[in-house]
Amino acid sequence: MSINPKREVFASLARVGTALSSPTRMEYLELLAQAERSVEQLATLTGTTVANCSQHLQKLRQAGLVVGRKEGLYVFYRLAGDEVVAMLSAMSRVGEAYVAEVDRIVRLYFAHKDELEPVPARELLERARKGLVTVLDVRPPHEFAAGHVPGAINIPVHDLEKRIKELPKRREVVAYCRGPYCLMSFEAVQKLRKKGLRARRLENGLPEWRAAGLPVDAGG
Amino acid sequence: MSINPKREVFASLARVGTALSSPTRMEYLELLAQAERSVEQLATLTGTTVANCSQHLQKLRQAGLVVGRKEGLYVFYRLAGDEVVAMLSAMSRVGEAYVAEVDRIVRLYFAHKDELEPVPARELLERARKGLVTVLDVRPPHEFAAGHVPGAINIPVHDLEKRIKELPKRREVVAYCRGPYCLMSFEAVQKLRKKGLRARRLENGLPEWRAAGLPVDAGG
DNA sequence: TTAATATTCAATCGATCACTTGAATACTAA
DNA sequence: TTAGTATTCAAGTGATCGATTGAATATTAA
Repeated sequence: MSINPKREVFASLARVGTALSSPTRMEYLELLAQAERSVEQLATLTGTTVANCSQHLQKLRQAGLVVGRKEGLYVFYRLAGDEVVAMLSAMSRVGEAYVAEVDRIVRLYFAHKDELEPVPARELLERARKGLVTVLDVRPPHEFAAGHVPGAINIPVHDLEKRIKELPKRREVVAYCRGPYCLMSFEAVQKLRKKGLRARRLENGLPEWRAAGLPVDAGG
Repeated sequence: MSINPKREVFASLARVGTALSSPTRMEYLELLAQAERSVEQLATLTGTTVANCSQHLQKLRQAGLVVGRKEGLYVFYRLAGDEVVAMLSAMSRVGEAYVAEVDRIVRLYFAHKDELEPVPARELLERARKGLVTVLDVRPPHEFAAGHVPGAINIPVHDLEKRIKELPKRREVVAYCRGPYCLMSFEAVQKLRKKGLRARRLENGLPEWRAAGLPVDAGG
């Protein structure tokens, strides 16, 4: 059949690469890493047409990165597994290390990344178990319900000001969101500090937390 | 300047994805992970024309995955860093887990992967330090010289039969090559066993060994 | 300076890609 | 069955990609 199995494997892996070669699809993957979504939901969230979204999803499916589940009229897509999150993280590390453009944007818009003293995942787990911090999930409720850090409180970042009383005043707050390129936890920390609370960011979002094998609760 | 930094980052990461969307470039990356190479060397090793090879290399360079070093008439390219190897490993894990085609090929041609009882890297490091195994690098001498497992013996797989006497008879041999999709160490183990030696494979190649932070010797 | 060599550039062609548009399919509820 | 909705399919367009070819550039040696 084949003379060179290595090249066959590379051909298949190149299809995975092709799936990762579109900014739109990267955004889909970030969203699907939070929770499963129907085609229309994804299209609405990203501002694309349904037909175009469907086509992108099929490319991702053919590459093995997402799987679909049909339920009645709807088809719900989700990431194939945590390995996909790990792969995206590895791509991010390459980008931040070697792509000048990525470094530039991160320095410009995520400058607070270091200033805000991000909390490593395992450190947060320990301190949360000891009751030393309040864990705050600032994503939309649907994504919170699909999986969140055990014990976390869900207040979407846009509701934060009016619902800030729900947070204990003295304990430090650690906020997290969708991932390293999601601005919601940055905004949240700024708002919390402005109100006089001690607040920091989790170093990454929930998908990376889950991919690291840390505990995740669902529902709520 | 920009309204959505996330999309800008994804746009840059998509360029990395584009660089990974060609089987030819995947092969270049595997070779450059072993040792730096000139354009012509790479072209010869992969059977492409020099002009085509040069164009591919520039795509890889624009994506930040490789860097070039000019020396006289030659330009030597190499991987930008170990993060690139980690990223390729993450892609391989996704492929093996979720792409049926990859799984099929691996089962078909690398079926011995489990039968040959691959040795984990850290286990090899320990056993080599205790002098319990002979470490055998079956790659071409140029790649061996650019970096190898400390204490390894270099016998290219094609010379193995006639140089087999160079190996201690009683000690188990652990062979390694370029990486998980390189057949050389599989061949080597088969040849060694046919000659009555105890032989196994290292689970991965030298690039993964180096990326894991394990010690590497050069020269020789 | 001249000749030789390694690499890159530029122009070209066929194939694929992203996106749009409009129709077809699959499923649900009345 | 019929109407309504979510998704997919199919065709078309402009853009990009991979590879080829031939010329241009940069460096070295005579």
